[in-house]
Amino acid sequence: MDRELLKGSTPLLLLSLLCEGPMYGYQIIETVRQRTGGTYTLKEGALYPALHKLEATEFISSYWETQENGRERRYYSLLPAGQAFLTAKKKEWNQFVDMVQAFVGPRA
Amino acid sequence: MDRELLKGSTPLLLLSLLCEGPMYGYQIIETVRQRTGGTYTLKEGALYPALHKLEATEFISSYWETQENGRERRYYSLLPAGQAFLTAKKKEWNQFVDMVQAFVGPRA
DNA sequence: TTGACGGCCATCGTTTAGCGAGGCACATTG
DNA sequence: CAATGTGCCTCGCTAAACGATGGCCGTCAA
Repeated sequence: MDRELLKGSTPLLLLSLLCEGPMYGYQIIETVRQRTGGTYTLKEGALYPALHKLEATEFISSYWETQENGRERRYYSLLPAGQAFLTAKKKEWNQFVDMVQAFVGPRA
Repeated sequence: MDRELLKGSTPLLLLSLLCEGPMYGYQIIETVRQRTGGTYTLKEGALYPALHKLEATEFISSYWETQENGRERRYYSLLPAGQAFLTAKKKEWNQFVDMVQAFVGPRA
């Protein structure tokens, strides 16, 4: 998968995932990897900065949770503003796809 | 339209357009602007470098053509290698869309 | 005749996302 | 004890698109 194509889709992906419930970083990476059958492996260097940025803009929030074995995990959850932003992003995504499709032509 | 989303889609767009026949830079910009109803204005700073790169990799070729009024235009046309590349790019594009769609959910 | 406008090419510096590599810490397993 | 896996993170680099800018030339109105 071309890296350049992915650019800009990360926030949409993250917001969409968190819409299903709170998740922590490592879990997000694994989930994406598994759901795409290994096609797409979200990189840590892309994930964490994106997550922090989303948190800084108040679209998501985070909290630490201690597991039974004593280890910590940082969970992220969607905030109402993030929910709204996701809706807008989805719309934008659909427009974008339609736009490109108009030039590329319908799917084979 | 979010600029980040566009990243990486430019070569696909250009190749798709040139697949319909030779075009020159300014014409490409106008065509995109008109077909998208003004939603997307391809910028010169994105177009020309992209075109030159595509030419450097032998996916397209260019030739100057003189108009009746004596002015010159640089036309770009798709080469066989570019045709093949376009096919591959289209496939990749479809995979990408499917991937994102899988997380975002089906279209409203 | 001069000046504004539009067609047409192009480059340059900046921004920004993602990448790859690296680092740190702790748990489990062999 | 060592290796592997879980889990967080940052940093320097690459590369695409942006915005600004510049130049050239034709046309048409003032």
